Amino acid sequence: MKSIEYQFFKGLADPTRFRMVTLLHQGEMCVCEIMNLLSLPQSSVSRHMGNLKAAGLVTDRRDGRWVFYRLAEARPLIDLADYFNSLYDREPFKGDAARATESKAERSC
Amino acid sequence: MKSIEYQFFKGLADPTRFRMVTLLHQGEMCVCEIMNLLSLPQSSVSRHMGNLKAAGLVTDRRDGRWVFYRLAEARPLIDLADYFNSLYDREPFKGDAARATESKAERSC
DNA sequence: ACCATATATTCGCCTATACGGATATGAGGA
DNA sequence: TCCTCATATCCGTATAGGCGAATATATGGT
Repeated sequence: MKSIEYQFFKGLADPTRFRMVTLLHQGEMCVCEIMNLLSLPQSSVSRHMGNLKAAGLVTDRRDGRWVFYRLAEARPLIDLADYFNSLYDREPFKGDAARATESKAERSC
Repeated sequence: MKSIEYQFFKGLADPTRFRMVTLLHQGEMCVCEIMNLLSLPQSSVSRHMGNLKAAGLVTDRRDGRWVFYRLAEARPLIDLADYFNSLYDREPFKGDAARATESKAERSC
């Protein structure tokens, strides 16, 4: 739960990456497999997998010349409500929540 | 579960919208409240709320001159694994999965 | 009808980011 | 070492999308 950030959502906010993540539910795959399966140039696959790795959505493992990607073990998103509640102890969400509580008292609308 | 698309993630893939969604966990708010709480121009708030509505993340309700936004009731994301599994009966995920199964048989890497 | 208030939409500008070809890096085999 | 294959990174280009000011729309009050 601790590790998700908004970067997590950003990772899934691209149709190609979204498709890749869905594909990886079948198990780990190397870049060349993904290339062939999705008919994409190698640079695109490598770049997107880098993004997904940075977003914490996948991990990689090198085996000889191949790099295999798989979905990250710790699947962080189980309950969005819990997740958003967990944000309230850090900024800017903490301050936002405090001001919202104040403003509710004297709301004009 | 049926209604989420990748648009859902896109809605959360912007820091300002992410902050707004977090804020709305405190209950429904009108545009002017959000403006004041987050110190954002009115056009930004309205535009982002429109995006969130299109993404299925919030619903709106007009009351006189005010429009109140709240988080969508049906919070679709409970288990990402279930979610992604549910994608396999439509394209392009269906075809991707089929080809992946084939290719696993004769994988060269 | 007119005005004030709340929200939505339009506009030009600007930054982020996706794209695919080309090149660089890294690993194994001869 | 040299070659090949797999992957990562760089580059210029194109597009998506965020921004805030200005304008348009909608609602209620006088």
